[in-house]
Amino acid sequence: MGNCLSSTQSDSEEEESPPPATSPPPLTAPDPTPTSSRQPTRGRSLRYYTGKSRSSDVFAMKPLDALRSYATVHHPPHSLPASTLLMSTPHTLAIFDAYPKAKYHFLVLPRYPFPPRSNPESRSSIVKLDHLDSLRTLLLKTSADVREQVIGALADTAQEVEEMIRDEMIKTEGFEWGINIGFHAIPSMKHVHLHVISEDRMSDKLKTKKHYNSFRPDLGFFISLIDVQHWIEDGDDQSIRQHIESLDSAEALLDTPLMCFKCDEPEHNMPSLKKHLEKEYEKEKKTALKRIAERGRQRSSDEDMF
DNA sequence: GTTCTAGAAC
DNA sequence: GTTCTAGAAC
Repeated sequence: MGNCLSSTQSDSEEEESPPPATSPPPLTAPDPTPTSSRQPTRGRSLRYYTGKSRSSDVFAMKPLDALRSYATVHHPPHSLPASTLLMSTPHTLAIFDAYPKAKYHFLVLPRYPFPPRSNPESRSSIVKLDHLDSLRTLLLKTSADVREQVIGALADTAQEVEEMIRDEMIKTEGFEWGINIGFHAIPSMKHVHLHVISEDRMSDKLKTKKHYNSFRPDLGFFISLIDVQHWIEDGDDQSIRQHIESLDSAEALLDTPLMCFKCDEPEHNMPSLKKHLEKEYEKEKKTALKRIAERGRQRSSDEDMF
């Protein structure tokens, strides 16, 4: 499975070299994890190319297996195109969602082996591959220590991705808006993955009620990372099992009638919902830019006072 | 996960 | 008549 990925790798590729001194710094603040192999991304948009998807045309594979293929490559920056890979760490990958449901939409997944063989501290994976199938298997089949390590690694990378998105929002739009981080209750692709998605939900790829409802942060199908962290922090195996079992009934939530998750206004169909979301976004942008302008003035007068 | 398309909704 | 959705096929 992973072979088809490495076989596409060019023989002429060299080991990663640091960017030249004249090269601009990475997109975000200094990398907190020195082993991170995040690529220099300055000048590279976090937005998506218009047109066809990137990952599926590069690798001939079944879409449902794509994440696992990515998760098992030995050297992500060499094996995955920059249009697929946002960043990698020894424990995780962050990739562009091939069918983004918002202006910014990334997936964070644990690599396998976890930690990778290249880590001298640990020569073999502390978690079995099939225990990384889904959030369910991760929480139910691994020890408290292992699930905390995997969720913790996902959370660290998600936070980094969130910061990269925020930087890009400021750079391109002049303001920041909401970002949601969470799992789907019933995922359709194998290999546990965390969604990091901006709250605008403005995308050509957002087409159906199920698409929309699956990312509603208030519905119950989208399970926030914070909730899962609480489950594993204060829960014993029994209570975690109950949380996981409650996910089984989440499928019906996808049929919930369309309504704006920001203002609760019902919408008749997807085209009207999408227009409404655009209005919400424009309204938020206007308010935010106005507040930033005011705060700027206010802040300088505050500084005079103190 | 997506694409395609029949038939429901308007 | 056109727009839109939902389910089959992949």
